[in-house]
Amino acid sequence: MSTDENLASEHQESEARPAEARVEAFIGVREARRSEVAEDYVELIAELIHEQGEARPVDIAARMGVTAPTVAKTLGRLARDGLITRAKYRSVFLTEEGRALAKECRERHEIVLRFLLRLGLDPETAERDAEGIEHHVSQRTLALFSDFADRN
Amino acid sequence: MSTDENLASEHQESEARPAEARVEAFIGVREARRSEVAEDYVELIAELIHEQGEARPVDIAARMGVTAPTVAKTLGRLARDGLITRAKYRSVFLTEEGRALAKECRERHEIVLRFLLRLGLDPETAERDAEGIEHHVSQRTLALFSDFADRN
DNA sequence: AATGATTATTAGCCGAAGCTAACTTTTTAC
DNA sequence: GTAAAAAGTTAGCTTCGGCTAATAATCATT
Repeated sequence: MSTDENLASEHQESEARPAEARVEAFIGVREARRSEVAEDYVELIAELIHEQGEARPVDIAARMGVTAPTVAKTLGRLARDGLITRAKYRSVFLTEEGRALAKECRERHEIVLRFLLRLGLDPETAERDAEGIEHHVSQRTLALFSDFADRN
Repeated sequence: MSTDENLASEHQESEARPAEARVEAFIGVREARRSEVAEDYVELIAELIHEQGEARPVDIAARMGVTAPTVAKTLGRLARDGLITRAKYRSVFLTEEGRALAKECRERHEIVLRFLLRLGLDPETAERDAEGIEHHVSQRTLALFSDFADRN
């Protein structure tokens, strides 16, 4: 069998040269995926502290829809990564870094959500889609979303 | 410490009642995540077959930006799940089901990409963001994206 | 047809994120 | 202040999706 380039020139269909760009995209998406869970937790912890004065594992578990041991393990990773602090059998606190990340995530979430609503989506679907999309929008896209949502 | 409801009523800020909706969103996102890799592979396999006449693991690896053993393992899962067929040391074929999924993914990808471009994003960023976003848009959102992209 | 290069597979490692079961600690209620 | 309930932790299992190193098969070139 011939090489990639040979075959490409044999067939050379539409394609500007998306192949290499695509690789970068895949790699970027995999990177984004690695931080998704941490971002969701940190954002939720900030919310809980704001709403209820503290972030307890049991509430995190309920809101995330996972079991308590899963939360415990994830909190261990967040602590290791310097995003939270905690003492045994006590609730969780955000570090400076954690707070900064939470703020960033909250803002991003808000923008995506407002954008989807502005586009005409119903609130439930908008919430669900925003949760998935927010981790995959670049700064540029976010800026465009923001402009669109704000325009009347 | 008091219960969730007690604390909520003590603080009861903005909030219509997004807490339960949020849980559903998180669960939905986790479900979507489980099929992301499979969808990317199937879509790419279809592309390779179209462009080059066959889908070889080495080309899949190059396009995905992963190593050959990673591809091998993933192809094993795809075969187990009935999306592809393959013979040892040969290239990969899509099953009926795999072809259907690939078509669906390609269409979704196209719509998201066209939407982002229509919004004014540069092609590289659009490609990268589309790759991440496409797995997290509901049918409703997709319909809105499509309408928006088509409007002049 | 033999050999060297390319490609594919296998084995075995790792970390993330989920789970259940069992146990400890803390909180609540009496 | 003690007993029951709730919350938190630990241990141990699973799957997924990466990786490297080593091996096996195929292909291409002479």
